[in-house]
Amino acid sequence: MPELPEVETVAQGLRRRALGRRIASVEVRHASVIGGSAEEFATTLATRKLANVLRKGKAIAVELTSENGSPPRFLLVRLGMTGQLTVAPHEAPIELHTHVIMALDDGREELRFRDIRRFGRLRSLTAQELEKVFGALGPDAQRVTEQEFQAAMRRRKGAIKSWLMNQNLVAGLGNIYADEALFEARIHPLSQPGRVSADRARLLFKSVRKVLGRAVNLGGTTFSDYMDLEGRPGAFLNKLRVYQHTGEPCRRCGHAIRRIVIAGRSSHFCPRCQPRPRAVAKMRGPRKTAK
DNA sequence: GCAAGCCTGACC
DNA sequence: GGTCAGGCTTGC
Repeated sequence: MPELPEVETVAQGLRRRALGRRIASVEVRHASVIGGSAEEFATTLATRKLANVLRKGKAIAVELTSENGSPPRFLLVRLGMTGQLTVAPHEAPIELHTHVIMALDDGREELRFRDIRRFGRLRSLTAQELEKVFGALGPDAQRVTEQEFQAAMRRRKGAIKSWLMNQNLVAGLGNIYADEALFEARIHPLSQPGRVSADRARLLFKSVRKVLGRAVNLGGTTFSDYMDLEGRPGAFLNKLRVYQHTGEPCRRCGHAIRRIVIAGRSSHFCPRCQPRPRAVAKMRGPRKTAK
């Protein structure tokens, strides 16, 4: 499940393996993964050079320059849940669910986009369009300042777990790292952001940084599908403390990890280390979403 | 039947 | 405007 650390790892792979290379041709095998027209996607990207790799939250934008002096375009990559970007030799067998193939340079290597569940998207954007997409996202979770972070929490109601996952406020966290950061900061996932003390908010800010930084260093988390550009899994899986550890003893206190559903997403936490705030206790427990 | 990111749309 | 449910998609 690509969140910031997995997406950053892919971005680093792109910088290492694809920067400076030219897209010789673009083949769209399954048009539904292209936001907009597949023909336009292919024609606007072909013959351009990969000049720069940007990332904000879970979105990657590759700046593509043209030799004829026309304005740059941006390849926006959203991996969704199961999206994979790989550089492969032309003769490597094309795996099932490979939706887009971009031949690089002389065509001996290709940049391939594969996505089993097709929640991911590739788009070809102008600079203005990219600005709009990036502008809608909150500050990147690795670059957000403590002041911005705390300001974004102010007066917010609802569960802090949902707040952490809202990309318009702080961009980059998904279900895994939201649970891990809340555990690290000892905050109950149903706490209201606006009611968390300044000290605790500061701790959460630091925990987000800490968890993401460690995960980036280990190349992210791989459950099943996530792979980096070279096809390697991430190594953060066995560093997870609460995510998908329901019923197992907490690594800090030994109490069994609990799982509840918040806004349709499973949330894992230690009931002892992350005590329920009083305001939430009045609500008679987590709202169970009928499934 | 369930997981997930992201978008749309309904509700207050 | 904020908050949340629903739907997309496929493999287990």
